[in-house]
Amino acid sequence: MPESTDHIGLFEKYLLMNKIFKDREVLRHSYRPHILPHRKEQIDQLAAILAPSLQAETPSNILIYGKTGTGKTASVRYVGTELETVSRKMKSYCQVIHLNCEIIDTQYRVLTQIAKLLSDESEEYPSDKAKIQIPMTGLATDQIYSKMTEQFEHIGATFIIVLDEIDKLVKKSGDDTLYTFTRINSDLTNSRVAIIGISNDLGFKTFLDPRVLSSLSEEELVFPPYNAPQLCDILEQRAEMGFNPDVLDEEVIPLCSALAAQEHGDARRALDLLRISGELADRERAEKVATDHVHKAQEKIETDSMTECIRTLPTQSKAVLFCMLLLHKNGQKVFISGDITRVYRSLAPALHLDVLTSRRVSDLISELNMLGIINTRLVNRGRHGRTKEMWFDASIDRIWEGIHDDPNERFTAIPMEIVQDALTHGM
DNA sequence: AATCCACAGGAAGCCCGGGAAC
DNA sequence: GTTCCCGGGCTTCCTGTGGATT
Repeated sequence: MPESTDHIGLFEKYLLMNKIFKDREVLRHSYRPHILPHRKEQIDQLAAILAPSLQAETPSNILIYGKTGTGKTASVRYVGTELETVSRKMKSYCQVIHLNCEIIDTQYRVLTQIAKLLSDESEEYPSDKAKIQIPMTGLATDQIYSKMTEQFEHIGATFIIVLDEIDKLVKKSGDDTLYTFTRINSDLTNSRVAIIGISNDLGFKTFLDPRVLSSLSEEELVFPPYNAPQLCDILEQRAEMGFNPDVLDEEVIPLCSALAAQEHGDARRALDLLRISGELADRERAEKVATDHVHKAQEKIETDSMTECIRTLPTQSKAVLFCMLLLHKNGQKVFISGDITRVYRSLAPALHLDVLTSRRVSDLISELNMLGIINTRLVNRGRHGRTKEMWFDASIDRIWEGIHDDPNERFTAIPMEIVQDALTHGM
């Protein structure tokens, strides 16, 4: 046991030790810089399209494409706040509403969220109207719709609704929401609404009804991926604010940029690499951040995201994944849906789980594939039918790690003979 | 050429828990 | 209390598929 005097120094030594970072927050991707390097063109275009809203006109709807970490959201937010600031000085009021459709992914939720944000906002604009309470669930969608339009009319402004990750919304619940928005202006007299859709997926247009598409994509903007030198500029800018002078080895930023450029020019990834490299160096009490910190950071990011992803999986998905792992351990490197279902059927009761139908298991398998935990391939095996082949990448240890992390140790407590039995039955 | 396997994956609908309004 | 609504997980039923086998 340490002496009591040691306790006093417990945190102090970490504070004194902080030689690397000046301000760690600026290295997070949630941080919004005032200057966005290499996005001037896109920002200008956005501003040009949105400018009419300052004269109480409805601007065109916009669709924005670009891979993750290409500065789409940051640029839109930047232009949005500028627009709001300028509009406050003029008499025509504009408001930008930013929604992330990865979380807010149904029509009901989108409408609710907007109505909620507006009613929070209206406190700033004194009125005798009481704040409207909107429940998470329980009302009919058209009731929410009229509450929302009521709010629009009450405030009377130009509203720019930004639907970030709009592809998620469309894939999950169709284009009804968008259809609603394309004709909302005919229900409004005192206010105007324009939509900005942001999508990671270039092919998402195919999911849309042609009428919705033509209305939504009056203007289109593409954000190309950053190349390595551009990523360097971005990192330089942040590093100057985030790190103490001279703590970065010369090659650190170019390496982070090069690694992230391989991942389709993702600025987020580049920033994560840089920040985590710094954190690793900090923890080692190193004087400087060196290139092998970057390599370690790269490794850490991949491991962490995989185990975290598996740890948070629903139990039934874990069970299906567990069956795959057992088959793999048993020497089978490629397996088909039938194998999984058979092993799962005999194993699920031992795991104290309800036995799901193969239809449902098939969906769970597809989800695991989408998360990148397994790979799948449709195969036609002639007489032996059509099925899905699946296999693991190299990262099996990480997957086991995530599975063993189960809070009630469901997958570690299972007796060996039951596993063996399930595997032999599954053949 | 016809058959037929072993599923894939769409559509519809059930059930449950959350909640509101009456 | 009853009746209505939404969303998520799930089942049931179903049609479609393409090449090895007959």
